[in-house]
Amino acid sequence: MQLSEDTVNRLQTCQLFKKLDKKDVYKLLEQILFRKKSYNPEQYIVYSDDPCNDLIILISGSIRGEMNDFSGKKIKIEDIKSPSTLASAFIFGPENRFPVDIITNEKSEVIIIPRNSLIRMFSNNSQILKNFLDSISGRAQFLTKKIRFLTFKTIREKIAQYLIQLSIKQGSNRIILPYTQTKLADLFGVTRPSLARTFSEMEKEGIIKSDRNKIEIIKKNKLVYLLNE
Amino acid sequence: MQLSEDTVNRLQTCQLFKKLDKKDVYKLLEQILFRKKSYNPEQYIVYSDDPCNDLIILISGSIRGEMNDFSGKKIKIEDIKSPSTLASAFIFGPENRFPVDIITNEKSEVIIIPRNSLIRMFSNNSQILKNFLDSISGRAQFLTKKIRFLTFKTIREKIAQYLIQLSIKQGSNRIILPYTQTKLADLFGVTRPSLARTFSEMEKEGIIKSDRNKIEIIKKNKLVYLLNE
DNA sequence: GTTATATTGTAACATATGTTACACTTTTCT
DNA sequence: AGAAAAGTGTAACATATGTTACAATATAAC
Repeated sequence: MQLSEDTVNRLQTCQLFKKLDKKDVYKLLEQILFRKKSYNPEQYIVYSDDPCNDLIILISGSIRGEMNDFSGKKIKIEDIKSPSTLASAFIFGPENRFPVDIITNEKSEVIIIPRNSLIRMFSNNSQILKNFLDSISGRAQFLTKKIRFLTFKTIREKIAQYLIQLSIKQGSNRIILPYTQTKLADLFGVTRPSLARTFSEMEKEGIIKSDRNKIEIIKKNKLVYLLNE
Repeated sequence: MQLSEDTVNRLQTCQLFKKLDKKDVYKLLEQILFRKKSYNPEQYIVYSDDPCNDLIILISGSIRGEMNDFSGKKIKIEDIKSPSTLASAFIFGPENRFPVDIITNEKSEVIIIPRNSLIRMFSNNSQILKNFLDSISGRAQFLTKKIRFLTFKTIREKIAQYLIQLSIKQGSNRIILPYTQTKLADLFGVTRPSLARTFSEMEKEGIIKSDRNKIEIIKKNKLVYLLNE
């Protein structure tokens, strides 16, 4: 496939090509086969358990990873914006399957690099191998955090950890929740009324003050305490 | 450190050195620095969140990975026997931390290879790079399975999946549970009395027949149904 | 074989979450 | 601006699990 300036620019911003200059990116890409694909919003890029033989690089738009739990309810694993590599940790091995459904949130474009081409790239440039290994460890850390989150027993714990995380990220005790309650409930794997109830209880106990998607943390030490009891 | 015949034999049985003959293993190991360490039973090899800069290869004995949930209860993630590599997916990246406590079940020995030595090995032999990438994808699949298991809402679902898995593994509907109820409860992240109660209920409903660690699956279709409702 | 320890079975009660329903408020669309 | 759709708040009731306790049984140690 024909290499466009635009594609190379986009790929170069991707962590996989970090520390490589444009000439090197060009050279690497000329030596391999890859495809480009476009998607409309709410389209499935891959289905959970499909064979995973290619590296998928999201070069524009955004996607979300979702897992169906066994009662059929969707659990959103994460939203990912471009530029990003998808499912990088899953490509190798004899039992390589996509771990989640990947669905576009908006119009999106991906570059698909077959496994063998990827291996050839590693042989030709050790920086890209290092970048790839870095990204895999990042994903492993993410999966572990997800596991740790899922070990929370109560909705209260989940909210506590989430609010603390958001306050660090937003640099304030006044937080704007980035999702509707319904979406947040999906993320937490709980029901929306139960989530609302727990927020309400925490407000009654003076831990937070809440008004729809605006939350103020009043007793931060109590939130931290909830994480360690 | 001095290379012993025994060490090389042991390492060679490890998946990381698969398809390499002994001469190649010798050559690779001669070019890097590594350490050997011994542990008694119930010793901590590493603690969760410690920096993870080395590849640890278990060459004898067995270990378990454990995660503390936020009520202080231990969740056992898995038992691992030798020969195995530990935490291979976590070594790279800027935020590389061990994801779990690693504790010996019995007398054990490990080989520790620093990250830089590992990278040198990858440059010198592409088969070992391929083996390493295979093992990382295997670990990612494992972590995803763990996440999927943790999305089970009820003890009943967890038992159903576990029994089906065991019956496949043991090739029979008459199963011997490999753990005590207490250990199994730790693995499932639930309390022992609740686990026992659910087993008892499933027996009362005629789904299984149980006598301590001996379980017979009576209505397998009902078990499968529990996984899909 | 006997004793000590660990494991299992079970019950009563407490707690957290799910389910269903509906009213109210906010946002989106025309 | 008005209507429709989406999001939020809350209540009553049902369900699953946790907690605590203790008796019975099995296993390990001497």
